[in-house]
Amino acid sequence: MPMEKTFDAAEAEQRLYEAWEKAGCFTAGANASRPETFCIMIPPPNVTGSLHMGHAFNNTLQDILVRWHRMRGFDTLWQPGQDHAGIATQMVVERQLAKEGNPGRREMGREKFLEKVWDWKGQSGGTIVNQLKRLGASCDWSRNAFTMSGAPGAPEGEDGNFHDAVIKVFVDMYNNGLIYRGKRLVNWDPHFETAISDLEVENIEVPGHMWHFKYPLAGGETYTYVEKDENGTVILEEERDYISIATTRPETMLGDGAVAVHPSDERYAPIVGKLCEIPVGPKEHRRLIPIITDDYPDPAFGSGAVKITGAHDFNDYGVAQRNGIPKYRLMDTRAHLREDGAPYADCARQAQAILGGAEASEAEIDAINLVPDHLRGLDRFEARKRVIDEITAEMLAVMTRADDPRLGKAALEPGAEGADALVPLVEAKPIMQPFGDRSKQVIEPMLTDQWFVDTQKIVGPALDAVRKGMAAQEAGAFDETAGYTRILPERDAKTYFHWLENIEPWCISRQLWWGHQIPVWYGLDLDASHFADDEGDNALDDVELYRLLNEGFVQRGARHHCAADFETVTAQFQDVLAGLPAPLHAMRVVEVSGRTAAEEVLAESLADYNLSQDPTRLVYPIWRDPDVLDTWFSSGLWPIGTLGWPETTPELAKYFPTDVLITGFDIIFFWVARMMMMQLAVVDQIPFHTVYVHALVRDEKGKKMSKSLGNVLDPLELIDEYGADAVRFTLTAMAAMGRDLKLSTSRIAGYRNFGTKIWNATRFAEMNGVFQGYAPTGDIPAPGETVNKWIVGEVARVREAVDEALAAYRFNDAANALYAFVWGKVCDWYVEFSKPLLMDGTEAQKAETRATMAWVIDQCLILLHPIMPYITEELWGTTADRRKMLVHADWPAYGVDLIDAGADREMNWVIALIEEIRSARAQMNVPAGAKIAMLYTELDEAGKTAWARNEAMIQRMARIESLTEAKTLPKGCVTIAVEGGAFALPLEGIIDVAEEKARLEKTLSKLEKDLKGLEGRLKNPKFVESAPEDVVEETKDLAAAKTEEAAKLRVALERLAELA
RNA sequence: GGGCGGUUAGCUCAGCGGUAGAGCACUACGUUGACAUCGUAGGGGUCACUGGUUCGAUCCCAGUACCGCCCA
Repeated sequence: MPMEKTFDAAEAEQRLYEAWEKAGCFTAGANASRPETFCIMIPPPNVTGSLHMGHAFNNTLQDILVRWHRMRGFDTLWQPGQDHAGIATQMVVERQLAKEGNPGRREMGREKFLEKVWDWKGQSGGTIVNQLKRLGASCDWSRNAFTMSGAPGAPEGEDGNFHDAVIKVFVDMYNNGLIYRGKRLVNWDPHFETAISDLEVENIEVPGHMWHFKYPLAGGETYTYVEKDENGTVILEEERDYISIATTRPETMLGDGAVAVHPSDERYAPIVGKLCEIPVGPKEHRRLIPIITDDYPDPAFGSGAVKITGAHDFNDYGVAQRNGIPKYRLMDTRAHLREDGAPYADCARQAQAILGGAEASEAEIDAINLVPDHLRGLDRFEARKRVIDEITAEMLAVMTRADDPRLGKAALEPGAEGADALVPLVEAKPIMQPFGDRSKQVIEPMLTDQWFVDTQKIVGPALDAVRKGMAAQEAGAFDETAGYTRILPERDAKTYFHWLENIEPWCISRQLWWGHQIPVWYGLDLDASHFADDEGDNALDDVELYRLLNEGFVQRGARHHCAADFETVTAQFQDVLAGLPAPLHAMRVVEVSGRTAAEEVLAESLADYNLSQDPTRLVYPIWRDPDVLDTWFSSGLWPIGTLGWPETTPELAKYFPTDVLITGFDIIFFWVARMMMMQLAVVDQIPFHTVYVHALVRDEKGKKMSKSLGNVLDPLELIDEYGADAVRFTLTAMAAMGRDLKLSTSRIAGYRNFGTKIWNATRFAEMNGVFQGYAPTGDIPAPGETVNKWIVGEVARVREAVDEALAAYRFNDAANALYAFVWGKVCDWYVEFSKPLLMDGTEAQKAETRATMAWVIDQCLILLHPIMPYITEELWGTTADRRKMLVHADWPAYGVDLIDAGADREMNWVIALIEEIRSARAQMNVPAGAKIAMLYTELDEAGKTAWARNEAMIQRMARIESLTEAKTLPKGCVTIAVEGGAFALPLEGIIDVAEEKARLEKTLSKLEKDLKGLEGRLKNPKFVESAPEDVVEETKDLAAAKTEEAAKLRVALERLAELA
């Protein structure tokens, strides 16, 4: 039964993938035949996610490397898995609960909610896996990992020890002083009420406003404000009793701690060190703040003076830190203005006292609520309006003419009616605003207590490893086993260095429920060092107990201990308790839900003791930190965690450190750098020796694909339409290192056609008996026919090119080399050349050609398989009974020694001759079907041999009837000049003399132009002296060949002239 | 404002010291016993600009212009 005309991808893909999986083709170590291992860790997609173009690209490249190594016999593991995507997953589940009319997360409670999340994970966690399978990804799915596996509450089937690994690392790092708790500014998402990472913040330029306000100097003081232009000429001089401030966020004025100017700014020199008044809030409690100097303010921007709100702006935070300015928090977790704490009057007084030099702890400052009573509880944007209105009403806004262009759309036409009226200066200008990428809310920088990794302490080895790796790479001496890491392309190593050299502490706590809960427990502070029992008997009476409770436990903060489980942490608390006076030294540690509960339980316990005097009933309540760890903290452990660490599994021993990480440039900071730091900190080894960083897949116009733009290409739809192979080949062919790829469907269609091409070449072979009784031996054919010798050499050439390209991660070079070979060499020439042999040859010729063609097609399938796995596997199965599937076929190792130089030269001559004849015919409008005679006036020995051996092919492909020698050419000939030969097509009657003349002249003029350049070089003695010898030789040969060809054309032109 | 990158055929992009390439698109011809998801032939480029290094520059260096991306 003849083959179909095209490959039915939709029908075959699933069948083939199932066959691979069923045969265990992808399991770790499958097809291994040598000791070397090759391991790639998949960048874990979100468990909530679905396949987008970036995944398709990323995983195609990984699959190519994996399949290539597996076929070469490496002990190969492609480790798949997903991460739990804390915020995204929690959001999806909450939305779903709301949609189904269920109670919300908080009503439901943590445990119940997490059950729902696990349920949901069970239902849809497999989506991305199935999508990766459709792409053809040859991961070892039996090892599929998940960053939450083994967490408390994980259902059956979600075991595994990733959770243990994460917790162990936290505890170890904590014990080594690498993790600490602190109050720092973080990105706060008011919708999800959690800290989020920089990665989850999108800075978007939006139309915004900049308000200009006057901060009056304390006590009505005045100074002379002088403004000069760049030449030093005074352009403004006036007495002022205020300093002018510009802000895009007026509501944060309430928390200002200072006004800063640049030390070099002469305009404000007279008032530096003085106090000014924040122009908002009740008049009687206006807060005064100092005017300070700092390098941060840009004298050229706005007024040059910057208000400093340390608790709500990242730059201000730095200024406040440097200058000891208190950082007053204004908002609650929903970004509403605070309602807690003492009345405003008290708080303002406290703040003023601090300004006057009063000591205050971080916690005490945080307790101060500087929101005026009437603004408390307002949403931040509502509060902004109110603040603006109040300041404006008080005439403390900076004013300008109503036609000031800075007002933007609100400005009147210049000179229009009312243009000279004064209005508040509110500049309309684009501002960069941070948005939560999930919540789409404006992110609020917020001063909160969080857990941090002290990255400064672990960054060194991560920097060193890549510095060494890049140095080796540059020196061309890269060694995969040397324990260093290179980043390709080099540019991305710069990004890595830049980020790590300026690294900030890493905030790893998230105020979420879905994630690894931080293994830290808190207890009320029992430090009794300041406490003296009245009798000095080291035992407490009731009065002392009460005092200790009231003054100590409750007033003071909490203490915490870190351990992997409650038992261990209990022991740690008990060690501390043991130092307390009796009866407290033997309190039983119990777990409660939080601090409030702890205070209650402790009070109850003491009250109970009061009555019972039974010390065994005394309990000491502790509560666990409710926060979870940043998802990146767990995915930072991906390389060791997926291999079973902290257990010493055989996989860990075998595959770690892994080999290559393939990932997008957008997560170099967030993931690559962190994996480097974490692996080095935890197991003191690099996680991989090579990081290949690829760019973004954009739409065909170069726009980033986004749902809101509607320009998203869905890889699954593309696979449906064109087949996975076409999508994969397209992505591969466009994967030039470090460049974005702009994807268009016409390109994919083009590569789908490529698949059809190889399909039909195979179909031709099959129809001509090439595979009849074909029993592949793996032996390289040693044919006698020139054309067969030639194609064997071409196969060897492309094999080297492909291996070289893949070894250098030049995926596009590999794809393009294969495309050019399969289509341009095999289909365009070899198949055509083979026709006379297969159809009219001797039995020996037929047999030899069949054997060669079978081998050639096998090689095409093998070499193409890593890029186009499906169609190649299908053809492999169609054409013969094989010992192994193609996915496990042996990758060839033959080299260019298979090239027969003579055959190569001869076939290139034949091809050139055919092309010349075809070109001449087409230009002379000879009907394509017409068979014509050909003459030659000269033909060297090589040419004669070549003609003799390939006559049938040339005649067939160039539609030539005969070849005869001619001493003189008849009138009306078309001339064809090739190396060592001058041919002519006698076309009297058909030929247009003028056209032939034009054709020859055009060719000749191009030749002459080339010759001029070549000869110019050769005549230059410095060229001959300084250029490499082979370049000079090459130039000479080329010049000679061109001279010869030009001579032939001139003869032809003379002949034409006689004719005319 | 700082950093990184780009500017090569109509489009999308390779190349990178020594004859300017590919795919797609375009034009003409073609049912040649694998393929019209095809074949054959063809048109199309002062390799952004200005200097420099070199025997030789699209390629290396410096500057200019424009366009991206990241970070402020």
